[in-house]
This record gives sequence, C-alpha cells and structure tokens, in this order.
Amino acid sequence: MDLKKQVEIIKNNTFDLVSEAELIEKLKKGRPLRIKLGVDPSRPDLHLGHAVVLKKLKEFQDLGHQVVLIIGDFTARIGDPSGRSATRPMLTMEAVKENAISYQEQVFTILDREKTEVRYNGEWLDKMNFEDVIRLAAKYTVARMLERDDFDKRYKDNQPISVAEFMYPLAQAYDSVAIQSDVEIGGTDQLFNLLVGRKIQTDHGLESQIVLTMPIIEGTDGNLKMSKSYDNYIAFTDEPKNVYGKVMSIPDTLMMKYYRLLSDIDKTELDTLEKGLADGSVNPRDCKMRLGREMVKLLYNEEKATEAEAEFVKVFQKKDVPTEIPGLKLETDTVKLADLLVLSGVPSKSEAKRLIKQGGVKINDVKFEDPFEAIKLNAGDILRIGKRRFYKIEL
RNA sequence: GGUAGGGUGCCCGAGUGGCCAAAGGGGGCGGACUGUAAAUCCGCUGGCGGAAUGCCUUCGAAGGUUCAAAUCCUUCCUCUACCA
Repeated sequence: MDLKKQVEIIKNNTFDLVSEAELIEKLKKGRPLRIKLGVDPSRPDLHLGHAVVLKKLKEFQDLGHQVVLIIGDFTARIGDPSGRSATRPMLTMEAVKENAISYQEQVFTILDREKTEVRYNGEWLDKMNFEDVIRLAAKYTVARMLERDDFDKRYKDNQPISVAEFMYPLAQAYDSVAIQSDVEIGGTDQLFNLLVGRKIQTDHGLESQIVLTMPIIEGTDGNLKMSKSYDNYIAFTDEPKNVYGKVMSIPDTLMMKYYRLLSDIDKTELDTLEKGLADGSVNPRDCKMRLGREMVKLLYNEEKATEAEAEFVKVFQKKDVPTEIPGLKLETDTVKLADLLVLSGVPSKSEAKRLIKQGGVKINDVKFEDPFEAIKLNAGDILRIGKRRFYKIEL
C-alpha cells in the first residue's frame, strides 16, 4: 500500500499524533513497525473504551505491523502508587497471571493473535536495582513531571502525590526502551506517559517512539468516560443482549462517536448517516439499533447481533416477555407479595414495598399494588419487577 | 518535630446540642410519555414494622458529659497543607 494511504488510515480518528513527520520517516523504511500497548492486569475486564485503542492496533496489524502487548505485571504487583484507592490493589503473582490470561482472551476478540507479541514488564523491571532506578529517575525532572495534568491539578489543589507516582511513568517509559517500540498507543489520558517514553528512549540511544492517542469514549450515561468504577461500561464479557441493550441506552448524541470509533462502517457512509440524523431523514432509533448490532458484532458475531436485536424488539418494543427467564424456586405456592420480591433478590422488604407501591410489580402482566396481598402462584407464572427483571415461578 | 484544617449515607457535599435517618446535587430505582434501556416530566432512595409522635443501625474509633450528641469533652486512628 502506498505511503500516503497508510498514513491516512493511521491518522484516522486519532486524537494526538506526535509526530506525523516522524511517522512517515519510520514507514519509509519499509519494515514492520513495533506498536506498543501497555495494559494493567489488575483490571482484566475490558470494555468498549479499550476497544477503541484495540481497533486502532488492529488497523496497524492489517497494514502489516507488529503489535507488542505489554502486560504490566510488575506494576500490578506493586499496586496503586497513590495508595488511596482500591482500584489498583496489590496482586499476587498468581492473580496477575490469571488476569493476564483472561486479558488476552478478550484482547484477541479484536486483535490478530499471529501478529501480536506478548511480554511481561517484570521481565526487565524485576532486574533493576536501586542504582538503576535512580539513574533512570535522574533523566526526568520534577518540573516536567508536574506538567502532567492530573499531577498539576492535584498539586494545585493540595492533594497528595506520592514520590512513587513519579516512578510509574518512568517504569512505563522504560518498557519502551526494553522492547524498542516504534509507536506507542493509548488513550488521551496516557499522552503524558507516552511522551516520557520518547525522552527515555533517546536517553538510551534509541530513536524516539511515535506517540498516538485515541479519544476517550463516554460511557452509557453519556457524560463520564467509560469506566468500571462509574458502572457505565459495556464489557467484552457482557452477554450479547446486554451489549445491545446498553448501546440502546446511550444518549443519541453519543451515537456517531461510537460509530466512528468502534464500527467497521466506512467513513463516507458514516458522514451520510450523520447528515441524515441532523436533517431528520434518518430515524435516530433505527440508527441506534444498527449501532447496537455493530457493537454485538464487534464483540461476538453477526448471528448473535441479530438475536440480540430480536430479543430487544420483543421485550422493549412489544413489551413481551424475554425468551430466557431465570427461574425462582418457591417452597410454598402462596406468599405475600412483598416477601415474594425479597425471595427474588430484592435487597430488603422496605425496598420491595416501595417497588410495589410505585406500580413496578406485575405477575402475568397484571399489576399488583398491595404488598401484603397473599398471592397464590402456579408454576410458570411470570413475575416482573420494573422493566428489566423477570422471574419464572417454579414450585 | 511544630502549627492549622479535615474524616458525614453508594458518591460529592451541607449541617456545630433537640425541629436530624440528616439539606442540596450526582448516581441508582419506579412510573408516565416516547422513537429506545434516548430525551423530558413526576415520584422513591438505611433496616424492621400491614400502622405509630414506634424500634434498631448509620455521621473515622472507643470512652465521657447531658433528659437529649453528627454536633460538646478526652484519648486514639487516619488524611491534608504550611513551617522545620
């Protein structure tokens, strides 16, 4: 493929690219480039936010380049540098390994296994002694560290920053030296860390890597970035129908972003689609339904996508009962309604009474509003709580 | 080491003796509506209790003062900033 075309593909959708000129120089050499992605095995649950970056890596692979996936086992074992959040717990060696395996299973739903080299950064970081660390640390200044947005902000807000936190970007940068990456990719929040890699590489006599960041996508709430801690994510391991449903719950305004960053639909078609949405000739619902299918396809396949959509139409548009409903085994056939809800997993009786009073409880499509009514149930009756919880009564 | 300021419900945050199960916001949940689990609007949001001006648990921890404590006192834990 000619150079221009290649650069265009690589540039598409990127947020930062440092720098295009250097990228062209590297591509001119004609050899496969080594594209680095560092991952944190303490949180092995991938979601669509990660998929944005993985899609880009896949594009590199399709252009014939080599992806190097670095599992940050060393950093995971040490834990959260700020020591304040539970989000990055210290992990044992075994836990890290387990997570790393699960990570790879998920990653390879998008990436090409053949063109991916997997490395653990403990391989080189474990070998460093204190002197090595200080020598590495000497190559970067505090002032430059404080350029990083979150450090800067926390420093100004009188929030704590531990010295250890300064070490993390350096460790990550050293990974780039160890594997001799030509390009490193990450989310926009990684820009600073990736740039440190450039400096540290040149200090070690290497050509500095190209840095490329991908936009962060907002989660299903439409506001905050997609993240497990905000519970607004669509996970690789979510069932197809939930992937589809969650996509349907994103705000309309977010649709095009998902389309552009995560679907395989080509750019000109998306432009037309976007225009259609703007002038009203495309129904936003249909547009979102297609997006739902695309996302299921991304994580599963075409067939699952069709199934998930059919299920959605059945349950939410026709307000029908889902095809598969979890069973609820009862000891007796007569129960007070509130107690029945508690048995189904509603956390407290007060909560159950609330749900009933608010009109959220139906049995066989009939609304019941008295929490104390003793209900006589038959096997096969359908208990519905709210819009999304269904149980089939078993006796 | 010294000084100052913090630790409140899922989260943020108000509250400095009773009117506090604790304002407000976010999130979550339920309903209406719809084009969807979008948007919008309304309601709910510690537990127990078929109800109560009822009981229990919750305001960093443990004690204490008081008829009464998230609020006052003591000790402790913990976080932060500034000065060393």
